[in-house]
Amino acid sequence: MEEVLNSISHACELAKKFESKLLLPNMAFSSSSSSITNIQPEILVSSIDEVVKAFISAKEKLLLTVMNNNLMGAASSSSFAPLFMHEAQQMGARSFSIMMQEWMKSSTTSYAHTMDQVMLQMQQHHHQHHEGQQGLFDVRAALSVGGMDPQQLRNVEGSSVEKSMKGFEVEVSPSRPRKRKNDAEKRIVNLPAQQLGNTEMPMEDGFTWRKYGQKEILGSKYQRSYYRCTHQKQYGCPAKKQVQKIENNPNIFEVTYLGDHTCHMSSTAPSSFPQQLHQLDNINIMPPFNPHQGGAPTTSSSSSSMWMHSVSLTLGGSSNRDCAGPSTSKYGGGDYLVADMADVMFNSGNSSGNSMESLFPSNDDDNWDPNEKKSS
DNA sequence: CGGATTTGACCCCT
DNA sequence: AGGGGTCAAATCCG
Repeated sequence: MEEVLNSISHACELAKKFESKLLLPNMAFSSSSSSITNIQPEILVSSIDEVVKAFISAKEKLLLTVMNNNLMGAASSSSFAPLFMHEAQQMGARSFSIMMQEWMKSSTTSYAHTMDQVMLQMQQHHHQHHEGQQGLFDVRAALSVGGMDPQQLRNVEGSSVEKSMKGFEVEVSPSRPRKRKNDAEKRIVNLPAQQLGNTEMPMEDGFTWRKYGQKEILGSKYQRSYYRCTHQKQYGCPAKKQVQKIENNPNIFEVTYLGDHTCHMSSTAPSSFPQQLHQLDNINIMPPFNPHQGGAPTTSSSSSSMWMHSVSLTLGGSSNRDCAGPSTSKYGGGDYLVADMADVMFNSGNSSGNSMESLFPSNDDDNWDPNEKKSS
């Protein structure tokens, strides 16, 4: 963590230095005038570059630290996910893939859980925001975009990654919103079973649920379980879900979500990770670092600088909180900051086509632009 | 002891 | 009538 702080303050120092040179007459930028218009643009550019790089590096170290401290191992620790999603959104699929690789290389413990969290949230996002579209979530395509060999990936961590990947290759059923009596809209998602612990449950989705029923379903081998949001009582949150094993693949669950979570709207709602990151002036170095998991990563922060393409000073940017947060439930707390990354990673309506092509239309350049989405 | 789960009964809709 | 969804008392569990 100390290394992170040093990097941040180093970047700030550079920025200050830059500012002072801009403001002071007769300094490095121009020998004749203090007017900014007279400053040689190339010098300006390289100075800005220097500052930007310093911030990028600091941010990268910060994220790596969070990622390693906060996510590894602990099945309930999903508080990194929103931050990760935010970054993924800014990076684009290619950089996302590269980042995953860098992280896998640098990490000695299991990364499967991260994959699960991120992928799951993306899949959910797809359902929330692209209702009715059919799509296939192809993790392998996304990862191999950045040069990672999918076969290799499968073998690295053994079956858990493989399992979760298989789960995400399941086709997303096009949901047909049927108006029910309470007008709740249905979203159906196929999820793989949990890798750790209870495999009779689908993997966590970051929400906390309370089971309120279970039923035999006619013509189905498996029972259906009924869950409602844990905070239904406290905050009147109407979200529900139904979970049922799929007939021909008991490792996959069909999860039907009904109603949206409203518990995060309450001012007294359970809060968690990203709220501190709304604005720069709120930065108060991070909440949930896990002191039990060692210090900052000792890894190749310089070699991985390729994956941080953006310096976004508006960290966070959303105050979304879900019905997660501190909870006694066995579901981990977690935030759900959706990313438009899913847009890139879903190719609509074509389950057999080459998803690489739709991910990255063959351009010679890298095709990333951190601001592209925001400005459109 | 309080919150979560289990499970048979009950309700509602088709 | 019967299937699916929910209730709520009993039970479990940390």
